[in-house]
Amino acid sequence: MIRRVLLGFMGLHVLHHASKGEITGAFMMEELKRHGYNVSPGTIYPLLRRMEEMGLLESRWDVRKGKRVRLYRATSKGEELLERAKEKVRELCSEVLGE
Amino acid sequence: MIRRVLLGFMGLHVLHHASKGEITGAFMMEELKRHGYNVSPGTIYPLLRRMEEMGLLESRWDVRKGKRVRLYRATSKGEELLERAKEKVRELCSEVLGE
DNA sequence: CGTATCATATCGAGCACCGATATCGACTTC
DNA sequence: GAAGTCGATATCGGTGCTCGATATGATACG
Repeated sequence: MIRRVLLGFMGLHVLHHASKGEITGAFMMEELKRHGYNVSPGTIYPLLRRMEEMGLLESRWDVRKGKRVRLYRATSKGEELLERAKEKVRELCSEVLGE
Repeated sequence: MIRRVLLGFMGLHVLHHASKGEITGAFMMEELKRHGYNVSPGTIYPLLRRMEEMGLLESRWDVRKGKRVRLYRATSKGEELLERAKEKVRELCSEVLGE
């Protein structure tokens, strides 16, 4: 039940970080674990690729600490979506939290 | 993408309203439409029953405006979950919105 | 080389969502 | 009181997402 909330937020979380700098799949898994959730690789990697296909992210290969990593960054389309989504989140939050 | 956020919130939204008074499936569909989303009956009704099975909601039959309706109300377990979920939402929101 | 390591990718199973359709009960009309 | 209408609720097959285990692939090290 609570988990579904997180899964819903996941894409926004990705966009948020990807709009501030380049991110990797492993980083996002770490980041989500910080919030107390285990998101499996089978969830995060397909998500990133879907988001790239949607034109929300763009990626390039790099090597870091001897490992080949794919770095994702938000596209302008992704940032626009993030803004619209934030608006929606504020609305939903104020409904459930505020009042 | 944005839709998934709403779907994640849906359960909380239900709990929120169901903790303030009795709700029906039709009411929740209306309520979600207010936020600009169409959630189909095939989504909301199974959700309500799952939540009842989980012990988050309890229901009774009634008749309103000549129609037989099932009225749901949050259980104490449901309200506890709502509180914990709100905490989580605040955390996720401040991460994505604030900063 | 050969191997260890770790990020990324894939796979089968299970479950949630969709929207179209069915069911079901209460009111209305005759 | 039987038939018809209306709207809320329930169900169903198809599709897509998530899981976690496993595979792939590139790099560094000995």
